[in-house]
Amino acid sequence: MLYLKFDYLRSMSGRDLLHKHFLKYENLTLNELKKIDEWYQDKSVKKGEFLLRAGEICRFEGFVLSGCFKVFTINDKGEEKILYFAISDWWLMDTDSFTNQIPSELTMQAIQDSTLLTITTAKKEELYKEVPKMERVFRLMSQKAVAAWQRRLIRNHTMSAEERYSHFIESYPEMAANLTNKHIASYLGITQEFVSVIRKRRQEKGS
Amino acid sequence: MLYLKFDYLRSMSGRDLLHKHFLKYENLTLNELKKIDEWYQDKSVKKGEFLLRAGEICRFEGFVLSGCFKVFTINDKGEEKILYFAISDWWLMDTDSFTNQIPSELTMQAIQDSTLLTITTAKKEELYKEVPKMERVFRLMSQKAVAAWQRRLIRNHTMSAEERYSHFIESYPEMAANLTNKHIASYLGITQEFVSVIRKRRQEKGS
DNA sequence: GCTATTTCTTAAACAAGTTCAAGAATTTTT
DNA sequence: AAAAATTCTTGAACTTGTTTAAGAAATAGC
Repeated sequence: MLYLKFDYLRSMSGRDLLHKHFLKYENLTLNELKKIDEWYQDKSVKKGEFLLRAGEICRFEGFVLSGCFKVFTINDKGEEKILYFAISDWWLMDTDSFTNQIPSELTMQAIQDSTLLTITTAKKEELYKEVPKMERVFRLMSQKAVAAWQRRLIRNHTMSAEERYSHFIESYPEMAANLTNKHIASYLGITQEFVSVIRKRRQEKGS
Repeated sequence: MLYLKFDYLRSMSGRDLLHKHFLKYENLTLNELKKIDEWYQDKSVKKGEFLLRAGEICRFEGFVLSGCFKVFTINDKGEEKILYFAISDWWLMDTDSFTNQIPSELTMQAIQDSTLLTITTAKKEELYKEVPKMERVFRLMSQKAVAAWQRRLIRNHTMSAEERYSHFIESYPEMAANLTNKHIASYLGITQEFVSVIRKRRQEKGS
């Protein structure tokens, strides 16, 4: 009984997070939010589990509630290049693969025990039909994402590795806190060894 | 009279290009397309003219019909970093500044005499209201753009400057044909001098 | 059509970041 | 709690791309 109540509460707070997220973009009625809830499904995954592997077709879109995922590409040598990390309140999706049902170039893996809400391609289409406002919500979300990717590219072209490292851990402290240097290196597009050098330099400066 | 007819034809083909562009994303009726046309305005600019300067609020969205634009940031030393080029059938927009009416970080300048269709922020909102399908059109467009920016970032992290140069001129030959080395260098995030070195290397290989 | 300006090329010295290697520290597995 | 695996650090040699400079080629302005 206690377990049930606890589980219920935890589940609710996940939905609340999703509602709050959507309400940033558009005024949705309680009724619409309730309808939206029905399309999303709870899921929990263990550290190390894959949500999607390159080559598969992405049949879901995920909204992270807790934990952390890495989204990356793998080259011929088996090396990972991390595109982004997804923690609470972030989306996990390969838009291209999900929207057009084509094989994904991306791999998604939990790097901590995690929980998320998911929706399938088919249900997402139904959602747009049932709650047309969601077209607008996701349009605004995507447009914001475009701007963010553009800024990241500019940072890559204008900042040194050390500046990018500092920018990352200052902009996303809670994300950085749980990541290994190897992960951060891969995300920044530099080597693990050079991250070590950067960290040492920063320590010397700081003291 | 001849002039008028010619101008009329040129104008029509611009609208046709816009229609074709939208129809890639959603089935729009002739009626809807006709309505859409009314919101867009023709504009032509001379080489060197600015459509937007960093710090200004972006009050328009542009669809390029002919010519070429560069979209870039300027750092404290006055150096340009080109984010992208826009030729025929490409969009010119600072989504963040346009959607949220905040000062832009980007500058947009014609690098050839160009023509385009433009729409203001207010009219764009009316357009969404009058033709709700356009929410979907721009959602799909933005999602596609996100995937493209992600791929560009990955290329920057995985390819050498020479590979990126080759990829660019092979992927966008008509764009590259009219660009200076300086422009391409800025777009790729390398120096003009190194582009010269790359070109020489490629010539030697090729012969 | 000539001048001024910008762009392009080349080379040498330099800086930023990589690679390779090996030992220390941490985390994971059993 | 020990063993195994992964991650982190450090340093030396190396590669990729930058900076500076100066002359050649191409463009733009008048």
